[in-house]
Amino acid sequence: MTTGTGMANGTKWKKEGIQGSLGQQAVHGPDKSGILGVYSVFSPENFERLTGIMYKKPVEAGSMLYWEGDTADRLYFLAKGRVKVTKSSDDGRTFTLSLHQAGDLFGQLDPFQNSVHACSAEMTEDGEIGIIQRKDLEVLLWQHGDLAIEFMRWMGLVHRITQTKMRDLMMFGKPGALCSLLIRLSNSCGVDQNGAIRLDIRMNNSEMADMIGATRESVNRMLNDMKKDGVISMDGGTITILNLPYLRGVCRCESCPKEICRM
Amino acid sequence: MTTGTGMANGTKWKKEGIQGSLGQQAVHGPDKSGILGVYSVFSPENFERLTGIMYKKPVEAGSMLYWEGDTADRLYFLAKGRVKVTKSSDDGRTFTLSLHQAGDLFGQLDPFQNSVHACSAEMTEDGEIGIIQRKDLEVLLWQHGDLAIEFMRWMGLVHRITQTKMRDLMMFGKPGALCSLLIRLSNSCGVDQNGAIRLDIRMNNSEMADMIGATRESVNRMLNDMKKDGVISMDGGTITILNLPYLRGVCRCESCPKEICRM
DNA sequence: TCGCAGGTGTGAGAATTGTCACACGAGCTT
DNA sequence: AAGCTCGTGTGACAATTCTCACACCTGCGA
Repeated sequence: MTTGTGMANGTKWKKEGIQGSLGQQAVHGPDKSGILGVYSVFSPENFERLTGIMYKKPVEAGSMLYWEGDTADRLYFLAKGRVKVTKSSDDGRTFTLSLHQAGDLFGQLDPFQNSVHACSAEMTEDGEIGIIQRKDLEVLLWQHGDLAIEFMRWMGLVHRITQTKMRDLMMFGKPGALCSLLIRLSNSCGVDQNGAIRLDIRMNNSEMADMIGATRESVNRMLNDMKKDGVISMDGGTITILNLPYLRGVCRCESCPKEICRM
Repeated sequence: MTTGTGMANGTKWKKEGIQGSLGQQAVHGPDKSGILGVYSVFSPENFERLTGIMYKKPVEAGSMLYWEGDTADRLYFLAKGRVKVTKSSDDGRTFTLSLHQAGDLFGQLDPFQNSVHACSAEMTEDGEIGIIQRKDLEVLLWQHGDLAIEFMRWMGLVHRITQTKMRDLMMFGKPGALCSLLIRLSNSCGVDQNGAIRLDIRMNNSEMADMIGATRESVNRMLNDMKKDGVISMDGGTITILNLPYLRGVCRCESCPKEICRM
């Protein structure tokens, strides 16, 4: 539907996003705005360089950017829309590794010549992506030392997101994993609702289950328990967090930066 | 003991390691040797550049390279010895994120100015490390585009190791996690023993438990089951893998490259 | 040679989480 | 209105995994 030039939802990108980070140069501001992703790492100049080698493309909800087994020779910049990166096992179960949204850069880069993707990436909302060819990126990194450094920082950030996620998923049971998920979602797409935080994303119990390696039923029970205790509330598919400290307690939140604690 | 110039165990480093990868230039050879780590990613020239900015230092077993909360402004190259990277929770449990050995580069790099370590790193054997200051590294990356590219590849590799580990730990129960651990250990420090693979590392049940987020007792029972079934054998603290395909089956091994499937 | 520390081995029971089965309601189509 | 799909809600039970308790071994130092 709104694939082409429509900017109903992702307007922030071209305008506020880039200009918003003009003042802070390459490093995060403590609580700059809701915009994370690329803007918190790359300087405007280097982000311009990256956009310079992108092939832009509108993509519809439901289409796959890549499948497990496809050759991995590109990165993806998500200008608008949302993407789910999943790994599936032979017995039909799937595990959701990450959720990306406007402003995120993702993909797989490893040192192997004929590398193939270990995961699949699916658009979950209509949007627009920029494709960066690995070769083009390498030329750019070669030419611009400062970009190379920022790129390294970005990769470090991405790795740390994965590591902290692993901690949260492994160490405090399924309730801990679910609370971590809610906190991360609140950092990724939370909207302040006079004190409470409404998660600006729709997902059903199964989808949440796939993100924490649990079953739909378990997620359902845990969510209902938290509803009963006034920790969260739900109306029509979206969750609102009423008691963030409680969630933090369950997964022993260590108050890491928002750029790290996200999906 | 053998900290200084002694090379009893890590001799491969200076000589064979570097020269061994001379022919293949920056990319892995399918089954070159037991040497993974840095040599499978960096060209000899760039590895030389990295060693050029290292501060070498002998380190004794048991000493900590860094603690959670220390400022993270360095990388570590492990010339000799072994290192365990752990995350601990307030209730005293610890989770082992990775095990490093001679030839590995590790540490934490993220985009934040005053970044602190999320984990601790402990030497588990006497050895020697090279410390790389973040600033020095950035200068080097700035100057040498080809190094920057290889460095990016290295970071991509490290991230993928973490991601595949997460899959293995989450998707196939504790038995799957344990079998994955054994396979990874076999790739990291396995020695061929006419058909079987002896793991050239000593670790007790508790240590293995911390690597897969299980209890000592569970690990003990699982190992004994596998001993009974002839999948592994144990003598005096070291494990020998007799039936690798069985292990692969339990954790649905997808036969990813050895450089990825490691601790 | 005694006691102790550190590690392994194992049983019993509890807690956690998954599995299966089915009910219910909303929205949609025919 | 009937039938369908999709998602939620929930009970009963099973499987997995943890917890606690204790026995036993080995090596080591007093």
